[in-house]
Amino acid sequence: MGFLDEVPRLDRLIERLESSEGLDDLQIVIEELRDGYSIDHMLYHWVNSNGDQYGCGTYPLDWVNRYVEKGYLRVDPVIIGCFQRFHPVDWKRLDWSGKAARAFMQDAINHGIGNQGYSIPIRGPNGQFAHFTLSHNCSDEDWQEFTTKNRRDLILIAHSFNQKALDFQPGRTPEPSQSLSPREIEAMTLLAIGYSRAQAADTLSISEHTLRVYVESARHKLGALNTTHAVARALNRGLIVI
Amino acid sequence: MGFLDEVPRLDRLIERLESSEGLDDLQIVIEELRDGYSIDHMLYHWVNSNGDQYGCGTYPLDWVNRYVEKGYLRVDPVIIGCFQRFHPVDWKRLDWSGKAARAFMQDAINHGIGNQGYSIPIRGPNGQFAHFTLSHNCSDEDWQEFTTKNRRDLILIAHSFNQKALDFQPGRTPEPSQSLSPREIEAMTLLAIGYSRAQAADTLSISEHTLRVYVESARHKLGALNTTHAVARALNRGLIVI
DNA sequence: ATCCTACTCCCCAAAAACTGCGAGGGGGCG
DNA sequence: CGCCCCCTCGCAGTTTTTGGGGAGTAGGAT
Repeated sequence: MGFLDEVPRLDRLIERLESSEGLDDLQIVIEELRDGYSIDHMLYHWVNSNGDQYGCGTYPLDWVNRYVEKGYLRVDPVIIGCFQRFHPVDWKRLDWSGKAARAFMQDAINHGIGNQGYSIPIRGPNGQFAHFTLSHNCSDEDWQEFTTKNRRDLILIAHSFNQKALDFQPGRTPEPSQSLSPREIEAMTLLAIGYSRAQAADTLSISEHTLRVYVESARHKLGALNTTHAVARALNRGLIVI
Repeated sequence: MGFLDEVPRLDRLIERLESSEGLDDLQIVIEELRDGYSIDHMLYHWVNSNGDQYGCGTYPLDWVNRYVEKGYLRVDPVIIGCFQRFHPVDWKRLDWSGKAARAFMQDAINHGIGNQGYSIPIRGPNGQFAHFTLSHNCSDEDWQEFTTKNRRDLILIAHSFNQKALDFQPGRTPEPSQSLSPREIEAMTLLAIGYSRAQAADTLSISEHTLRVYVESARHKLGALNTTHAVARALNRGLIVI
């Protein structure tokens, strides 16, 4: 039975997923999911804000190692594309125009990754990001049919999988950082959108000295080395939004 | 037939949702969804980065107006809670301890919002955020049963609804920006993690002058007013990750 | 083959940010 | 009531960043 005919029962898959009891178990689950859909590969890949990664899936081990060693995280169009997208995306719709991207794809195919792929971005607070990816070797038409048919189920599986993975790795959700006071938030937000200290102070109708106090205070709370760093951290932690 | 017995067919709901053809249509769809589940209220609520809001749902109009006027966005535990959470959440698990939060809840109930609620956070790139919320008036046990039974379907509906809402409001998704060169990315990343220009230049083993060229170049590409702004934009657009 | 982009280096003066200090009023919470 | 946090304002000297300029090499794209 080919991967186009196979339509596993969603509730059974989800039940199996939700009954998993640890990270090792998730590895088994994802292999079962892969087999259930009769495709080549399935992957859950978490990317931490600082570039740390956690993954589990059916990609060949040497490819995973190569990926990490080569720093492909910064090249991989799947990561880049998913990161700035809302919705699941077929790999064909990603940007493969760069030289590095094409070299990466060739390298991936050489390591047994399929020519087709479908990736579902998953997000959490503070820019936390993961993606759930399927890969296979087949024609464009077949892949189109497969993804169209299974899209909904896959979205649900992706989110359930992410939930489970998070449950088992509580450390990945950073402790909520010290929050900023309303004035500090306003000050940092204005700086983040390009205002100089003088402009920001003017906008808030306070003296520049006062504004500086806020920025300093925020900087200390955030453990930042300078204003730019503080703004970056505040953005990263979702304390301010621009 | 009560809301506990009613289990609408998911595929029909999604089909109806995906066949919608505009924002007005979505309003009708969400009313149909609400009726389909036989609950009091259903709401899709988008919160823009700058505090702008877009919503559609079955909340009473005077409550919606009051919500906007009173600036409840900054008080609403549903917003605050969903914003820092990964997964769907029952309103009972939110933090209602603050004085403002309790006053808000009382006000909401007075305006016909149910005592029970379930909210699904939805996220996009750049901290974009929405939530899909159900509300009803019933006992804790009944609500527990309802949410447990329909959780999966609701997650899928929430994401599909968000996708549709985005399709109809293309302005909400910012156009992808010009990408940065590798050196520019390195430079901006180092600045974003707190390095001074001198330190960053040293780290990259280039002169500070050269580093400045990168930063300037990145700033121009990003249309940023200064370095801090450029770093903020680069982070926001996912061009750099810290 | 040619053009364009990325990468590297240099100068200089003005503007802005950083560091660290001190000080008082208001509000919430135990 | 006292404590702590938030908001507001001030001074001053040092360091850093920020505006533009120009100029050469190398490699990829058309």
